[in-house]
Amino acid sequence: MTLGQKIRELRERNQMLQRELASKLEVGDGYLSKIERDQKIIKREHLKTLSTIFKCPLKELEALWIATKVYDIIKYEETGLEALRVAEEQIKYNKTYAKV
Amino acid sequence: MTLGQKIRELRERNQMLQRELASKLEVGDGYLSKIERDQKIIKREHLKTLSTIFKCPLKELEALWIATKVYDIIKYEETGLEALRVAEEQIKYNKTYAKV
DNA sequence: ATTGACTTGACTTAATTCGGTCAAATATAG
DNA sequence: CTATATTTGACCGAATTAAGTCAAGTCAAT
Repeated sequence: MTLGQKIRELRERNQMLQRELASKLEVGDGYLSKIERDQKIIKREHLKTLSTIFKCPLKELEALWIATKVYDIIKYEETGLEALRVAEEQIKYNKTYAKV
Repeated sequence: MTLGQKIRELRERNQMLQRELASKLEVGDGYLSKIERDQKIIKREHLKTLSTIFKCPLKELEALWIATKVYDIIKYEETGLEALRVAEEQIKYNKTYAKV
């Protein structure tokens, strides 16, 4: 599940048109279309609005938002999955020995 | 292990000064210092040079390079680890149903 | 206290990404 | 065929990041 898919799902479940949701977010509908197709990534602040409109936990949207950014980096990389594991190691290591 | 740590390790194992390695890479030594401390991220092409100089597999350096980029995104995120898992899911999904 | 190796902070310029818009093209439904 | 919804490509200015440099500062050993 990508962020775009999630947004589309939420919108459709609420029988809302792209035009309607776009106007609530104060963006053009062409832009929203791209967001739902993960061709563009939404501004982070918009997540709050989405969370309110659809009564969806903000944390969940944020995790998807970050994941999309990460995915954009590794999607064309052969060593993508390995890199993910290394990054995970790094974050775990740094949690343990966090420099205050 | 971060990319910076790796580079330092390789350099020291070869008893090379920052100044020497920097000149091989054709950058200033102040810059190399930052790279070894992961304050800056090296240009991707430099990895080839490093791989040649130190006889170190390019793939390994590349995985570290990508991991550092990913880590930069998630390091301050509460949901960082969860986001990694979501991204992993996305890449796996997309490998399976890859649109040619 | 001088040297040599390294670190740091402030700065710069060029390139890239962000956050969109708009009009034309394409489904889809009636 | 017409209307409505969505998608796409080209484009845009603003903001951010990349890729460094340089000089001053630190730190250890002599």
